[in-house]
Amino acid sequence: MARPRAFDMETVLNRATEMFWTRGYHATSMDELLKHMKLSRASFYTNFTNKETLYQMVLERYRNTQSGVIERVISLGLSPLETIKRILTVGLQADAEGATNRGCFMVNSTSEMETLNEDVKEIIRCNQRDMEGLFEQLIRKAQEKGEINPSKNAAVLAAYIFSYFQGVKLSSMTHENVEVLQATLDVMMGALV
Amino acid sequence: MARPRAFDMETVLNRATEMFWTRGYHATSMDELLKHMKLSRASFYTNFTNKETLYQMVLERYRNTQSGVIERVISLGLSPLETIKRILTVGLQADAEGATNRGCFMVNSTSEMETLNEDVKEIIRCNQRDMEGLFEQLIRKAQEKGEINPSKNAAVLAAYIFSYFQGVKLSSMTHENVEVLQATLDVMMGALV
DNA sequence: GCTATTCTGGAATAATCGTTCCTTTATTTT
DNA sequence: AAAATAAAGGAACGATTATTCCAGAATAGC
Repeated sequence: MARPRAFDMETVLNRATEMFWTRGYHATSMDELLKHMKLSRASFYTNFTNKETLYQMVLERYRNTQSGVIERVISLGLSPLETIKRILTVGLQADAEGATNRGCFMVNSTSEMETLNEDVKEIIRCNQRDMEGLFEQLIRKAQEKGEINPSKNAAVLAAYIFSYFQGVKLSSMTHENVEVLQATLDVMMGALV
Repeated sequence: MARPRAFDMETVLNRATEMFWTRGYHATSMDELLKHMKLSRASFYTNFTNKETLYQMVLERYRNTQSGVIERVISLGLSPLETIKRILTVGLQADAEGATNRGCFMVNSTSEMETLNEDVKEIIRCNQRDMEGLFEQLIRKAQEKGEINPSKNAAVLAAYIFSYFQGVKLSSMTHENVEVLQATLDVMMGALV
């Protein structure tokens, strides 16, 4: 009936992600975006509405990818405490590979949050709630199993883990020595037991 | 001889800081900036060269303020470990007061780093080096005093503290419960001993 | 072949960007 | 009063912003 879409949606969304990830929303112009996505202006607007919608779409997609990675770690059937550590380990590796020093897309979005629309803010808040909720749940299980002292406040520990997690991801942008950063993970875990 | 400057430099720089702090560099337009600084276009350009230079000036100034606060904490003569804790405590309080949810100016700048000029990047890298250096020094002293296990790697602990520090400051942007965040500080300190 | 859809490429829009410049008024010191 | 500087306000700059629109070529199924 009609000419099919020539570009691969996944490829194009990945390229858009790279762009927003490294340069943020406001510093990314449509010209740069189109050039990097290898898309004509017309194709872009018919397929993605506008810049704002694309950003939202791409951030949500990043979040889903991360969730998938976490789900897979959980399915490994490790102990609660080991699961926490593994999540952080792969989370750190994921952002390290690929382009250098771009940090974490979600972290960068958070610091740009005030200037983004309400839908994007909701994605970010939702991510924070979910991550802390997951950590809290894992901590409770670990406490039942005796891996973590049951007298400790699970919600506080969860907030602690999440804060640290965001922090290392930010540090990875400036830090030259990656081994040191990975070593901090063990230090962090030491505070849990 | 001549008409003296009417605006107060400190006041105006504080207003500029607020602006860049909450909205970042790229999302802050000159119109908004001038309106918020309560300065005419002409006065602005004769006094501050341009937007880029002002940002640089204001970030450097923020850093100096922070350094001053730290110096004052150090001069209290607390033990090395207590000094570390106090630095983090006041650092957390400093960003909490004033406008809400704006996080930390330096942290926000870091995530926007890739799109800023080399001079600004240098300020950020310098801040990281200095902060980690300070923490490392305090840790070594604490190890000599027996407050911290001497077998632990001081550089790794320093990177750990700094990562956590950046992380909580970021968390403060999304987190509704401030008490929980402050409680994470004790958890973090637990990993040092 | 016909129709429908998507492609590329570029023109054109209106708005906004940072910056420069000019004019007028105000306030200081000599 | 004269000289010097700074203020405010606004016009104007060219560049760039996001977005819309149009023309023509390409490719699918009927």
